[in-house]
Amino acid sequence: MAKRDHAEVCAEVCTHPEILEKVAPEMPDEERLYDLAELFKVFGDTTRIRILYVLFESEMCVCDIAALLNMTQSAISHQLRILKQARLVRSRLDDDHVRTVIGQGMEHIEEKHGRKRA
Amino acid sequence: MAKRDHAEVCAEVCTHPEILEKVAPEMPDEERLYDLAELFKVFGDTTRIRILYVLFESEMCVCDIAALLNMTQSAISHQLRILKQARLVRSRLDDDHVRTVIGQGMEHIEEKHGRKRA
DNA sequence: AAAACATATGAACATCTGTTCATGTGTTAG
DNA sequence: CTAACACATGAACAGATGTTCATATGTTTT
Repeated sequence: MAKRDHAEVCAEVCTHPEILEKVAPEMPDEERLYDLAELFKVFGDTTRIRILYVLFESEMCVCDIAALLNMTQSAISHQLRILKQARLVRSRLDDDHVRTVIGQGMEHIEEKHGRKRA
Repeated sequence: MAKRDHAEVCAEVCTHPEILEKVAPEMPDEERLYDLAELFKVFGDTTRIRILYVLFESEMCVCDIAALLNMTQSAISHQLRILKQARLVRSRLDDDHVRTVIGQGMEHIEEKHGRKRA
């Protein structure tokens, strides 16, 4: 009995209603947050990041990308589809936000790890 | 035989050495790209994005977050650990890069979908 | 038209990821 | 000290994700 209460306490008792009431209305709607997570999910894979980086440098055919990344043509094709669906890549790279977002991310990890090289 | 050749062609034949030689040296090192993907992976989950957004608004206890997001305390705790490991959250929110990166991402999806509301 | 080239795709599979459940740990109040 | 509170964590499981393999679908060349 004491144990069961214990389990329930934190989930139901320890909330501060003022905070909830203040914060809840400020949250973006669920759809927006979902889309945002989806976007970052696309960036969250080494293969796709590498693809974006090679496309920063030059437009090139799928086979060249595959050769550069030392992966199969099929794998690249699958990943390119995901990048296109997210509108990050069209025929070539799509827009500047891609560079900006990735750039900001890179700055973050640079700062944290205190490395050199831009 | 013709079929086997077909399968091999694209992976080995259709590369343009000039491009490979030009682009390859420009690529950041693998470790860096890996870390970058890891960072975005952290942003690439709705629960974690929502946690970051509530923490934008106010410092609060785990149980409040759980109540706000309508999830268990355990789930939040697990996700908070990931955010802390990525140094995005300390006791409260960590730094401005977090806001900047997320803001850029949001701008991207806004632009694409042509929605209103900042 | 046939062959070569370039890319796309579906199924299968192994791995990774997020949540839940149960419980552990540390801290504060009585 | 004991109970209440706040948070952390490990195992288990279901669902998602990335790669491979085999093959399909365009598109040029010849």
